[in-house]
Amino acid sequence: MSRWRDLPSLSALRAFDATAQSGSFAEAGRMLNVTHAAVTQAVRGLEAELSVALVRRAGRTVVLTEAGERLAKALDAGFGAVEAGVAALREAEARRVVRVTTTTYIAETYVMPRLPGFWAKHPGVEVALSPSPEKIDLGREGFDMAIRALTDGWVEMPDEEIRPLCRSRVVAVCAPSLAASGLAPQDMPWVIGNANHWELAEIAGTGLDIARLKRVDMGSPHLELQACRQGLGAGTATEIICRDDLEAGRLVELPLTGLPVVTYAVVLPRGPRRPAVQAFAAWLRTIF
Amino acid sequence: MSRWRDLPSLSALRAFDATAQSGSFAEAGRMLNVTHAAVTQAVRGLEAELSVALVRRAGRTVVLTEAGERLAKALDAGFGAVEAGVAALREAEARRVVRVTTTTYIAETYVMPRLPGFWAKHPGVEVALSPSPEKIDLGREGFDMAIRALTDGWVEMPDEEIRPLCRSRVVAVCAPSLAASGLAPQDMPWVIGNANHWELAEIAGTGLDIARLKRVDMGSPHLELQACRQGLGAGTATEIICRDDLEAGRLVELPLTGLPVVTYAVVLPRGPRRPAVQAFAAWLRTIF
DNA sequence: CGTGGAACGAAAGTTGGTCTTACATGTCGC
DNA sequence: GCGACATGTAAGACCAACTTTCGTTCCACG
Repeated sequence: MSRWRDLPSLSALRAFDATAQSGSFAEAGRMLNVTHAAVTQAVRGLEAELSVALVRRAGRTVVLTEAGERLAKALDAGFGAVEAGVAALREAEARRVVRVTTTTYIAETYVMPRLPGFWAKHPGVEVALSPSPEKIDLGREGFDMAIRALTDGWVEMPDEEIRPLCRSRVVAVCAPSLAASGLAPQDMPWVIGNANHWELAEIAGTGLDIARLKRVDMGSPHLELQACRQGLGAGTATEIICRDDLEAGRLVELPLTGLPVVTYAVVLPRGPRRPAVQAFAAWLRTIF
Repeated sequence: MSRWRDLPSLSALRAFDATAQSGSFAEAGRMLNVTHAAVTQAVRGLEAELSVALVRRAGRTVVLTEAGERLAKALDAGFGAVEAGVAALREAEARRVVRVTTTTYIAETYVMPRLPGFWAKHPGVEVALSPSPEKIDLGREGFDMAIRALTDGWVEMPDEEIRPLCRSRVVAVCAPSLAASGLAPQDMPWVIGNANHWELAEIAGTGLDIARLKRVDMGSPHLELQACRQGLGAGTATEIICRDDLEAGRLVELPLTGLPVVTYAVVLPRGPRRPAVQAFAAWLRTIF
């Protein structure tokens, strides 16, 4: 109820502490980035408030009185603890990993391969990419950011900031060999996880009959694209993910319409952001 | 060289500490005698400076994050030490005795007998009267004040404040019986310490021949006056000291001229003053 | 001895951090 | 649904803290 009730001004205490440490008003001023006059005023005020002489001014030099000596000791310990606490916090925050959650395949197929480029610029910053269920409370779960593929019509939550990275069409692709086989898309095998309702919904939008589709479940997004390249079946992906494969002729696009366009975006919880988080988010923009 | 170099604003840390203790911005504001808005702003600023979320705002309540918890712990210890140090100092100062030095007889013969009156008003304040050599550095020796008899022409030192109490003539006195003996002052025995150059100088001012004086050395001022009363010899004193004796007829004044007039004064070191010192100095004015 | 450098002292002026004010929003208990 | 009580935000006010300026003292050095 009253810890602060009758405590002298903290800045005055700080000025005295600096004076005690340096043994000089001028030097204390330098430590605190203020003028000597500011320090003398503060110490004077402190002495007045406590009704005790804390320093003895002997000409050009300043020495602590016995009372000042005792107070200085207590302040040194106290402020030292405060300083240590803040320093420890800063230290811990600086070396904490950047935790990124993602609900799409973009991380594994696009971000991860480029991570070395980030580490080259920011050595020492640990980044943890972790796949997570779609809807997640970033702050609550301790994540620093999310990379999400937003379909049109998304709305920003009040406690989240969304920074769009790029827009990319969802395309259906398959190996050139499979395309050359003459099979219609409806008759091709499709590399799609059984549990992936989102991707199934995408394909349904093209008019294909999902129920009649022959599906191949690879278990992992990264393997899926690999499977497509090897001709095991057709699949969907965003253009940006398979751009290289398309250009290199490892994959070709199937002429399906009705596939959506998604916006890749980084989602950051509102509030203070660590430099490492800021850096990673900024770097993400550069690679898209 | 750099303890304070990169420390957040102390008032922000204080605001956060209060918030952590009370678990509420509003309550913290009450503790610090500020509005809740001031606290929220301070905590927000602190979070921004440290780039760390310290509290989680969940509707109407506020809970600390893990980082906040750790910082709060450190701050609690740190500020606690500061607070304890200040409190200890205040405590020690409050119960420290008031040390008064005096170079004259006034203390023993006038102040001491009236001390009970001071203690009646200010119980618990210890007062130490101590006789000391004439010139003394109050601050250096740890005295709170001096009671001195100043001869005219005194000048105030730069680091001392002089508060005149009263002016009093120096008078030569003796017992009525001695006065009735018919002896001239020059032929009377004089109760004067051999080492007391000041008093000897006083008498020399009256034209008496000190060298031819028959002197009685009692060793203590208090005994000297007593010796005069008992007729052992004549002596000098200020009027205020022997007023009662003169009125009661225990002493009579010798018709000597050329004796000085002194100003009793309390001398206080400049700078902060404890309440007890202030009180004693104020009380001194009331008894003169 | 005087001259320059470096420290403290005092007073007046200025500024920016801190606080208040005012209003909006959100949550809980009834 | 309403009142009580919490937090959020913005804009302006205020005052403590700081700078500036000038003076003084002390010491080192040629």
